[in-house]
Amino acid sequence: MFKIRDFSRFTRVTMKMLRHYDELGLLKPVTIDPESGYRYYSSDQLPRLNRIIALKDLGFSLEQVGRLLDENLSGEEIRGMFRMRQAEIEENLRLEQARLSQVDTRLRYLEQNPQHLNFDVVVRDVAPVMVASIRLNVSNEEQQVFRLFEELEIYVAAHQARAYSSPFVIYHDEEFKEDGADIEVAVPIQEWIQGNDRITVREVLGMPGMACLVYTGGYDRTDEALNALMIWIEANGYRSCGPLREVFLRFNADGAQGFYLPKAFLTDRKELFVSEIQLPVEKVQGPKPRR
Amino acid sequence: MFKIRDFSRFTRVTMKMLRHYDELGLLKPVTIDPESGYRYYSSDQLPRLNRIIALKDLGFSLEQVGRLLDENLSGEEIRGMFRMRQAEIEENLRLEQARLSQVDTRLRYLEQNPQHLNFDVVVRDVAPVMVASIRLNVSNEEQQVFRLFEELEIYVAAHQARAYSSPFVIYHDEEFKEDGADIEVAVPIQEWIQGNDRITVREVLGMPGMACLVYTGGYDRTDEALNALMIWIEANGYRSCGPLREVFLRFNADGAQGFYLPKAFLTDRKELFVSEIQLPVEKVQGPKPRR
DNA sequence: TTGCTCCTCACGTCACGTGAGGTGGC
DNA sequence: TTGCTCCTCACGTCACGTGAGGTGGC
Repeated sequence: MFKIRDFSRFTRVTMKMLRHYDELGLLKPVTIDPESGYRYYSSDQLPRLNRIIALKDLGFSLEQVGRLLDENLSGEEIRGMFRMRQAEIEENLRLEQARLSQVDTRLRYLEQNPQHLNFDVVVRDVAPVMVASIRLNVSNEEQQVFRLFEELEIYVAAHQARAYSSPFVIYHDEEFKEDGADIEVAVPIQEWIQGNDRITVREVLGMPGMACLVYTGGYDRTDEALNALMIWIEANGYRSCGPLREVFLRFNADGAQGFYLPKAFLTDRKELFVSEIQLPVEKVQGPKPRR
Repeated sequence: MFKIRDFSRFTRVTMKMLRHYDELGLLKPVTIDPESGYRYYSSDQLPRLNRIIALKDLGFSLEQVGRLLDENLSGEEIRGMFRMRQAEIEENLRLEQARLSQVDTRLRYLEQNPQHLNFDVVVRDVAPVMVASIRLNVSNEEQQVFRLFEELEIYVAAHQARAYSSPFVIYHDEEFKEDGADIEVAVPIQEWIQGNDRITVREVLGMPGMACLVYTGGYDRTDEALNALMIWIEANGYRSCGPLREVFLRFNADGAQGFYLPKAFLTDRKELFVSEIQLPVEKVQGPKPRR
């Protein structure tokens, strides 16, 4: 049996961690001296400790680790989880890389003088439109939005109801939340059709006075467009009064306005994409704020 | 000017984060209504907020972000930091990947029955030896140990003092610490030579009764060897009484016992490496603990 | 006996999230 | 006026790290 210091030294786990795992019930010492409270560990506990460290390293919380240990999984099952988890982690790494190169964009374009962004903002009325839509909370926006559009286009095509105008997204959140956005993905239709448990058919209200801004490029350019829109709103004495929409005007790799979204939507030549953000605005009452 | 909710919505930064950055002094609203305490933000603040988010996304703490903003770096400088940071992150990802594949090893070998590990432990006396050594705290063990060995071998070779026995590492830590190990990297020499401000020349004491265990493979096998050693110690009624040593018996890619470490030490054919861990032990007094 | 090892609180970390409870704004 | 927006505490999160202050072990 080992006192905590040696057990720590040989397993490369800090003493504090061992005490913490004891406290959580993850790894109880085989013996605790009732007089002194000293913890004694045995080499019999190495497999369990190794499992704990391995699962923790895979990114599970200690609570999850505890549950996994309780389920008494076979080594094969754990290694299956390991492989799943590894795939997840690799996916995250790819996203991370993408996010990082966005950081570069952000610095290059937004940092010094956003005035150079050459966006034209116009205020115009937007007509009401009948749509088939799905509204839900999404976390990984771009990917999920793509799948939802696909689902809607297939459904609408099956009913031969597609209207000849662009699909769009409504951002219903009134503020930004880290853990996912309340999004409605909408495809215009010509006439009323039956919805189902996922798909709602409804009329999206028209809006008098939407500030509209067309921009080119992929999803990562949306932030820039939004910044430009903010500058315009402030400079012209408006304020927002409703949810933001993002209209996908051109999104096929070949530059045609397609109604079915190929994979190319996500991967190929995003610089050809054309989108428009639309924000309901109203004039600020009273004197325009001084600058 | 924007109230906090709209500013949050358009910048994709939560309201709580904006309040937090205000509190830290990272991003003060341009105006705070003295009556209501309402925060008002301007689009003039977008460049600063974009910088904050970009730097945060690069992995800097908010305190560091604050300092970086105060230094009023040019966009070019920040992008230079960005590239450095990206290289760092990529390095971390590689380490992460390596660690992950170790997890698989850990599960495969250590999890169910460590008894199958076919290590032979012998207790023997280890003679004293004169060495040139460097002792310091290292965090990234494998990499740093390699460089230290290289430095020592070059120094010793310049003095033509190399003894014909294997280099080794002494782990002086009595417990494990996350943030770096107190390590002494030692190269045996034939006779006393002058040290310098980094390199100490000293005699490493001999040890009566060291439990020794030879194993093959790279650094990632050390944990396995240590586990096997723990099992042996417990089963045979010993206990440790001194710092652990790790002796590098064979570490060149060609299988020769070289005194200069090529890059191959780190990358090539680690399965050919042979090492020995040595731990001073003593018999436990009194009755052997029952199992 | 002395110092050494181990113990148990208790608080700190970091960047916010999550209510509670309250007031100004339109 | 009513509800709505925003406010300020204050505590929680997660996996420990870091002392403070104290006792058993050899």
